[in-house]
Amino acid sequence: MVMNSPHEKAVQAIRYGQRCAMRLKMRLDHPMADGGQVASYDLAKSIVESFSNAISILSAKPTTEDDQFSDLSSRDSSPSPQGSPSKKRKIDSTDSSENWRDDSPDPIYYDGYLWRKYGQKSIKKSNHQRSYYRCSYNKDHNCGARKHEQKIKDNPPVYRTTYFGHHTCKTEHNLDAIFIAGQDPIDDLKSAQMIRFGKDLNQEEVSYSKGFSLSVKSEENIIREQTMDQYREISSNDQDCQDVIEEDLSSPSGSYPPPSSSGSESADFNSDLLFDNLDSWGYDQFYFGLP
DNA sequence: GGGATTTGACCGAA
DNA sequence: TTCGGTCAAATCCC
Repeated sequence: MVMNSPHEKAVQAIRYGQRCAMRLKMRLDHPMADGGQVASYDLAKSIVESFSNAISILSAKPTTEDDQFSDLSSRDSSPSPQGSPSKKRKIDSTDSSENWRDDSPDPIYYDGYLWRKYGQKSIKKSNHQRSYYRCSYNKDHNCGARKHEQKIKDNPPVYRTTYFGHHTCKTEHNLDAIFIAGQDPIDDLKSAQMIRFGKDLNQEEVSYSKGFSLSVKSEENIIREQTMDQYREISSNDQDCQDVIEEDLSSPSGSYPPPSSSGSESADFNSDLLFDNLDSWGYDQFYFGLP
């Protein structure tokens, strides 16, 4: 399957920027974690360039895909009624309630929402099990969002996450506002929690804020561990932001070596490798609509 | 102890 | 009858 549409490249650029941003955050949190091999300024530069690339790609050729992606809630079915759980099969490959799916080389640990796993099944036509998740605020906020995650390819590993329903929980709005503002979601949530405590002592609000903060903290730890793992991998494999930065500085033409030097996921850190060799990866990112 | 995950059972659609 | 989505008790983990 070919994966070279402008939208897909833009997504890859944004993800690359996100990883560099996480690394920069790690640098700020733990200045000695990576031995100071990459200057913070260069990391910030890579982040800016990644997002600029994404903006350029999307601005050059706007597509209806973006509308489909951004308007998640408009295409879904109604969430399952709270308090009337049904075990009937609701979803299959032709069900129009499927919002969108994302194929990724990694399981998606953090996508802006908090999920609780509620089941796992072996799928007849697949060698791998499928995991079922629902929004952590399914009960508290009558949120009908769900997702499935399943490994669909071994080599290279590809995980398919399929989303259903849409988030009606407050968490979504909180996170959206925070991310749009471009601020640290964790720090900001702490602030939001304090404001909420001082502003309104409604019991539900208090318990919700506390639980959300703790859950997000857990997510942050996951990301932190992932990033630390990436540091270790980066240190041994030579494919990371450092490569991009060094190549960028030494090669005005911006040409990079072929991906054959690394078959690992650390190639994610080289944006031009991403753009030039997305097809060879065979990752099908962001299907919109159904086959 | 409380929340999250695992896993076998149940159920309904195909 | 098979398959897969969900439930809920058991278990794990912090």
